[in-house]
Amino acid sequence: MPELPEVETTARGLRERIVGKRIAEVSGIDWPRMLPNAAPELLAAVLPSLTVELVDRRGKYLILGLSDDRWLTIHRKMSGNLVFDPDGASLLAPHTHLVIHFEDSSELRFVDPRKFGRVYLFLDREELDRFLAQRLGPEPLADLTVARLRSLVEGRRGRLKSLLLDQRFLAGIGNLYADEILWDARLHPERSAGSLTRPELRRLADAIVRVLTEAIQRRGTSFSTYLDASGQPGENQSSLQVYGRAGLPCPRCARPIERRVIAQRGTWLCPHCQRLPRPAVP
DNA sequence: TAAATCCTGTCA
DNA sequence: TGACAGGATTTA
Repeated sequence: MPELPEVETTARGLRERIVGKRIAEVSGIDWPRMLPNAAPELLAAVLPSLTVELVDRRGKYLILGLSDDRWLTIHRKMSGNLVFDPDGASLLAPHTHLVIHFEDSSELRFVDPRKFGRVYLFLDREELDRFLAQRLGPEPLADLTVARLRSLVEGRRGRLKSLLLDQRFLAGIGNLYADEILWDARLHPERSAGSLTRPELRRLADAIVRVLTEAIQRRGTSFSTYLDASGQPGENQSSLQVYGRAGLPCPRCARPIERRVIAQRGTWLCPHCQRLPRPAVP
């Protein structure tokens, strides 16, 4: 569920709340599959007494940098939320699978109904970097120029929608923002990536940066379940142009938005604004 | 390139 | 009751 803007919003919220805090203990681990690279006992043994030194984001991964070069990395997948409780006094939400207790009795809780979310422990920075480098392409909000985008697209086959969803192409874009970006760029999701002209690449680069930046400014999209670190929903849902809006008028041309399945994902588009070019006749 | 898989909740 | 969900990996 959370994509780059939601993870970024959470990282910012957590940064101001937990940096400098010392971990007292961890509890509530009731779903060991959540921890693909560390046994629950290892987490419980390693984390206490460590201090949170930084909170960061890479793609859709949230990164907690701890003292002693320990790293905790969380991917929320479809339904995970990280909730900070300033005094650890509120009731545990249903589907809480991990609680990190700080020494001042505040808590960071991982709540994830669908249990797709994953928490990784890395024992040094190199291990973390190797893990991320294996899975993620560049950050879309770090100097995405047309030239850069063209070199990324070069040699990639496949359709724009699946390319945008590929985390090794660009890190952090998911189904909702892929549709918003393609609408903004006036590009059809089934357009083959290699066929983009220079002006089209320009539009795509601009759309990627604009859509993600504005979504961050609105603190993310709460389409159904996303909440930020303080339990607040985002505000971007009222700014969606196509996602989830089948039958409603396209904000650009007023013709109805369509829903289709493309790349095995629900896909919303304006078939008028986002036309496929006519195939060349040989 | 597509389908199956991991899960639970919600909505039509 | 069944379809669907903001993800990503594994398998065919």
